[in-house]
Amino acid sequence: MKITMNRLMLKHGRTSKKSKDKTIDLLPLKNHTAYLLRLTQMALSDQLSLVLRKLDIKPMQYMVLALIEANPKIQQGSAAEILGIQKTNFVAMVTTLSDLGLVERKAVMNDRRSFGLVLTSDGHKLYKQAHAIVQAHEQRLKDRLGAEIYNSFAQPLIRLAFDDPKPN
Amino acid sequence: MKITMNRLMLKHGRTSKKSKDKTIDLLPLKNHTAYLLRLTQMALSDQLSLVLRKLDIKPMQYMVLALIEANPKIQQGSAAEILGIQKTNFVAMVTTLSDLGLVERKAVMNDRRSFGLVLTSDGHKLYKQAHAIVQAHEQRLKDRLGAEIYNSFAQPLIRLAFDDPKPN
DNA sequence: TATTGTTATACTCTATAACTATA
DNA sequence: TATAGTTATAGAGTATAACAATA
Repeated sequence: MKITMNRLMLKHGRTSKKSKDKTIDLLPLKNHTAYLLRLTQMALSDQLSLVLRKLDIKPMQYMVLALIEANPKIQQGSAAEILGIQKTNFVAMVTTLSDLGLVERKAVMNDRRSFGLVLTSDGHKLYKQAHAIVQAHEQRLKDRLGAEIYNSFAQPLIRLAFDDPKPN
Repeated sequence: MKITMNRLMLKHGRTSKKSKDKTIDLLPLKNHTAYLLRLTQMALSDQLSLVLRKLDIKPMQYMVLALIEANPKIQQGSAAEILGIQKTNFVAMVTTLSDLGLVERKAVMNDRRSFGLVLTSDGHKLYKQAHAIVQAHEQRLKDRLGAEIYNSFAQPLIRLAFDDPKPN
């Protein structure tokens, strides 16, 4: 996104009885996790795009490299699933990374339909550089929030992302 | 998204020395806030879409209604900015809601370029219904996470969404 | 000159159906 | 029959430039 939230007067708390300013009441939105997640995700992904642009890769491409690095020969479909991309849309992504010489589709034993994804040596090199950048970015987040809050922050995200919700 | 994370064997912790299972190591991704935010946002927005489908509105449309409800006569551009949508893409959105008879563009004093957005009576009615649904959904999140975690969860999101990051 | 809303347009991301080759 | 990967395609969502009306 390319939106600057700077010039707006935002009212982050309850309306004070006396205030007659023309600030904007965000409370009804801030009570909605979906809204907060949206804005936060947009902000962080923009920041990541920015720092990764030095290496000419996008945040999502970095995620692919990171996943393959930790799981050599991972199946393409599994990788897509974990990254929250449909396998059908993941094909082009892998092909691009393959064309860039970063990822390789390796044949695998006992199943000639599928293959395992691995990093090339260039892929490893680029991943290391990218990882350093992303880690530094992550550290800045930690500094902004404070270690304690930062640490307690990941837990609910993981729960919400991976645990199935109870049906209504 | 339409991705089921069910059949995958995911390894959420550190690799145990002995384990030779074929589960997938998520650690490198789970250490990245951007990845967690992505998956969480996708999951919650899917759930919201589902419950709001009864009323034939999308999560983003609900957000628009909620913002206008709390800020009658809000400027179109400000609303777009707060919602994380560019003003140019917000035009069609407001027009749709206007065509549905939920939102109205009201002329405003002293500036004939802009106008204020308000809810129609139908808009108010629909908002109330939607709000009840969304609140119930929010309550389910709270139940899943526990009140304490839920409450401490919003704070860092707000910081990350609204505070400007320090430049690198 | 700057700002508000707008149009047109291109680009990226995501969703759906149908195919192939293997199992 | 079912699964892994693929293709083609349509539909959202997002980004950029340029414009008219007004400040």
